[in-house]
Amino acid sequence: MDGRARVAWNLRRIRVEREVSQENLAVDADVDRTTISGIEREDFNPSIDLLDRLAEALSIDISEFLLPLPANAGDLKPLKSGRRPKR
Amino acid sequence: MDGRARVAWNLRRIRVEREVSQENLAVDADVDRTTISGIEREDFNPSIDLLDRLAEALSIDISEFLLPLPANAGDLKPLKSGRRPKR
DNA sequence: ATGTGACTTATAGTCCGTT
DNA sequence: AAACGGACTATAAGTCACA
Repeated sequence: MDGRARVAWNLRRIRVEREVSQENLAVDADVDRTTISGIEREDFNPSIDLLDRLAEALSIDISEFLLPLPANAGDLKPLKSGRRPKR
Repeated sequence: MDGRARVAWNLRRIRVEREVSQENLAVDADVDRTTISGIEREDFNPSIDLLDRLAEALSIDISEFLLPLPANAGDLKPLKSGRRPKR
């Protein structure tokens, strides 16, 4: 069971849907941009308080971060402008 | 949005439903007992990895910890030995 | 069985960068 | 725009004690 992967994927999914950059989200949520990057790359192990701030900045419920990953999550992961993961 | 309160309440609710002590849960999840106590009292700000371990020990999905609090959560909060206040 | 305090250690999270 | 590194500082989390 990997909550960290769920948070990483859902955060990136929602953030990209809203077309907001890591930097802008960082400002809105009052966190450092490297923290957002780290969470999305599953490098960081975020706290509940931090997820709260991100949820508020994105106007979502905090539970959205824990939605289960779809089976094809790996394909969608690094989704910014057109660039796909090499596979 | 208080994710910390949600986690606190849901953890205590589920743990008491299962009739498992903080101590036993601490052993099962390989965390310190005072950490569980702190989370349930909203004193600690737990990380996702920690919630993962607790969820696994309780055989629940991690998202259970973020279920919204019912309106009467305050009434149920300090439940001792499984007994609910009568209201 | 739980709450809480003091104290230590590990790491989350920040701030500065470069690629 | 985002990945990633180094060097910090704040705090999550562990250990031990006692009410």
